[in-house]
Amino acid sequence: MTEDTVRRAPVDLGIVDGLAQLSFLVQAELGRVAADQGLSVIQLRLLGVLRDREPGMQELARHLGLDKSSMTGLVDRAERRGLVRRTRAPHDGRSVRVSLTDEGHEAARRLAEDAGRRVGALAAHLTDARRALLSSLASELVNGHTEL
Amino acid sequence: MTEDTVRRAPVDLGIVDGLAQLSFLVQAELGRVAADQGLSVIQLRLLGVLRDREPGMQELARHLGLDKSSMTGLVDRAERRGLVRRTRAPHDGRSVRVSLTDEGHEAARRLAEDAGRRVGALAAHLTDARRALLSSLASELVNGHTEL
DNA sequence: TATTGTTATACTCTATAACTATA
DNA sequence: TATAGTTATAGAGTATAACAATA
Repeated sequence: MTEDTVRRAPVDLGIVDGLAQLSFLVQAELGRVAADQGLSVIQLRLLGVLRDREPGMQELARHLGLDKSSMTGLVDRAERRGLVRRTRAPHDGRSVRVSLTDEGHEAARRLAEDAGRRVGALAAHLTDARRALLSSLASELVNGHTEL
Repeated sequence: MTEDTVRRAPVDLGIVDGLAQLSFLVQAELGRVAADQGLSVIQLRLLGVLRDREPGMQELARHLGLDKSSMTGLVDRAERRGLVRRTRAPHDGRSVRVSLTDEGHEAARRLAEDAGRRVGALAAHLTDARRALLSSLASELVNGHTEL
């Protein structure tokens, strides 16, 4: 009832609420990073994926967990902004490959830099040891559930 | 042959990529939990907030990081689904209070249960000690950046 | 027939600006 | 004037179903 005025030791939310609320916190920060460049989180993610790949639409959709028809619109809008281009795949007349333009690379670089600063700030008050631990635990979860 | 012989050493993504990718992983799981009930992540979050509160629209918008006009639509759609109701606040003719219906409470319970199962599964292969550590670290970040 | 991608359609989510009603 | 909320509008994001082109 008057919880706001009482300074408590940090409450452990439990693993599920902790992960859920942390994910909302990080997503909000990524949303601000993207919004600073006039982009959405999914566009930020798209540019991030394309930094070191040149996938087809289907592969991209699988990677982002979207339907292929959603990819069409996503890539359309990124293309309209001059960030990505479609090129025809050499030996298959059906498929295209999506790649970053120069402008797209520059945007991706800025986004990564800003994300580094702003997401990094979320963990800034941790000790180095605990931050390394969190990094290791996050990687462990991600690696355990990204079996391609 | 045992799994240990084929298991690679996990790659440490670094704190920023680790947190970002973990947030995408958790959000995807929450998306599946919500989709199982025909809902979106933001509706799941709305129901979660309303479980122990009866806030006004403005307060709700602040809590979810949305504009008040976005709240109108969000609550409209939840109301149309029979999950929440608007009631007039007693001493201020301008404001309303949003609360869960019985059906909304039941949906929120199911969502929490499913999220517990599915988000919990993400951390299932951690040792108890490391899971407790992750819970503590997640809580520390959330508590450090959720000044209510 | 199967695969790759697009189109048509409908809905959700979101913000900005203008508005109403109450304080 | 200020605050609480809605409406009008525009755009992004998403999925389903149907389609075209290529393999």
